[in-house]
Amino acid sequence: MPSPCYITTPIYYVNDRPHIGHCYTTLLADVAARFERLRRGEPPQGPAPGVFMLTGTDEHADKVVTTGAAHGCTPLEWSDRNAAEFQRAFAFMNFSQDDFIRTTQERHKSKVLEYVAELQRRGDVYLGDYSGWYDESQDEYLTETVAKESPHGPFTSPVTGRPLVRRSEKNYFFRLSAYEGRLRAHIEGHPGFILPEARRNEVLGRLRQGLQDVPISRAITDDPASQWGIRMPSDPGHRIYVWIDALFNYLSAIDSSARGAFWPPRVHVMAKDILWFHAVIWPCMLMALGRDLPGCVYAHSYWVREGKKMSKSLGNFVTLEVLQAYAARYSLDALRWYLLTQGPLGATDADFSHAKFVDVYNADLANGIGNSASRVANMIDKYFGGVLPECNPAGAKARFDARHADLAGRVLGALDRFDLAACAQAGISLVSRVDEVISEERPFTLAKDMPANGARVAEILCFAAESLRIASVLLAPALTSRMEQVWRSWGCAPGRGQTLEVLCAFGGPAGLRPGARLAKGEALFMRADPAEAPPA
RNA sequence: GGCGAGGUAGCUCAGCUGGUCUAGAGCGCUGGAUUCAUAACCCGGAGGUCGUGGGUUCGAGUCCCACCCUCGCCA
Repeated sequence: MPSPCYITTPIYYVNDRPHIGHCYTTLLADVAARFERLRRGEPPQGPAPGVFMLTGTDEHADKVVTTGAAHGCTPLEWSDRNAAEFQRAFAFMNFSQDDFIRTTQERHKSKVLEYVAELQRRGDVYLGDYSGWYDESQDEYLTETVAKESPHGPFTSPVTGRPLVRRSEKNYFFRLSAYEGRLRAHIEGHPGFILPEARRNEVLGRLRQGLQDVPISRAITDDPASQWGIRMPSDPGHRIYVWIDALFNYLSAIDSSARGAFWPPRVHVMAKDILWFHAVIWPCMLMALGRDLPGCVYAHSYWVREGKKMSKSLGNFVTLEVLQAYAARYSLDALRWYLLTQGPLGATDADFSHAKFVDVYNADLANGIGNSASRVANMIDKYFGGVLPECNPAGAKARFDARHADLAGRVLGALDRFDLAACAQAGISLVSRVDEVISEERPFTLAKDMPANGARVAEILCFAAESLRIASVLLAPALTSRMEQVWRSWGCAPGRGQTLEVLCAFGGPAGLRPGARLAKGEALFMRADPAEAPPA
């Protein structure tokens, strides 16, 4: 039995409006979680005893206070409202998270106090002086690089162009530097710890320059915004820096007797901008706490839109509303498919382009699984009254094995590398094989003389139907609702306890049986017109 | 400025330690075949001096050097 599998997304900044970035990252975690449930023979939607998927919101930023106030809300009211937006967006995307954690929840705050106190007890926290470039117009410190490369000239505010000031303050620091050697050894000894490889190289490169201790608190002032957050244990004049607070969500959410066995995470999924926190600071904090490290920190790249970087100034974000418009026209499954298979899973950015969306939709879904399921069901209906005929099982299986021996093993191998696009592609390659065999063997021609050819036609169609059943299993983590539609029409929904290996065994325990009724059902994905304008 | 990744068919990309690469896939384009199917599917074809210039080698997208260009990371 595989060990418990814990998969996380970042917790999202609650002031943001949900957009393609949040949805993509969470989709990756969702698809991985669904494959992991399949691997264990657990229900795909969760909750499942062996798989736990977590997402949530990060709510202790100063700007939550100011933006909330601007809307006449307390910070908590504002957070409630926006966290609900994320939950609605994720429900719309049909994500299967087992929990949604918010950093303002008591269960989180109390745990964070324990963790920080533990770091202090172990001697990894001390009071020191922080100094950096401060943007008075924005009330925030900037990093050296950001300060130097401001569009308005070196050491000016990137927003207002006003000169930055050098400022210092007392902060509590975490002894990050003490863990540099152990961290480097861990990264070097575990090639899969930071993925993709390009990202791993970046971290190793930066690590060569050495690690400095990091502040984990901010001073509290008269400004109400500075009072928002979790107080430093034993020092009410400080609050825990929001980044540190946020990272602890991965632990606080499952640090209980009921959930504790899920630690450590199988994978933390995120976009590349927050890799450093997850690949360096977080593991070192875990080492300091004596906790096991996550198996993998996976940092995907960015979506761009129609070849252009998405930015506030261009106002060209792929918003939730855009995603909903695509789902309304092409189906949510189609949207999930496009994001999953064409997204920036690797180290390079990916383009959200309407033309490409339609291409991929037609190629994989309408002309692929949709058409293939339709032609196979139609022939079984026409030649066998909609009932799967008896046939020589070895003959049917031979056509399958020609390309797809050990399919489940290969898919699980791809899953272990977090190559989710390859996992999804496995189902499509089965569909191609079905189309190829039908064209080569021409059951529709043979069927003109059923007395002579009936046995062969039966064999071909048994091969085709059983292959498509297996394809439907492999495609289900992405195409959640349409594959369930196939299962209803064909009466072949995976049963509890049937693992991916069993489900992918041709003619195995989960296989279609002679006599099974295979209804034609509704078309899965209607062909799309490439000339049609993008949805609003 | 420091470190790193990459430049391969119209597009998106595979090509790990040099020789089945006289260079591949998918999409697009094109010819054919076919009619079970959602004008779908199947087969074939055209398209690349593998960023540029040198070099190492019996042999180089694949190694070395220089140059050009793009991109990423710098708490």
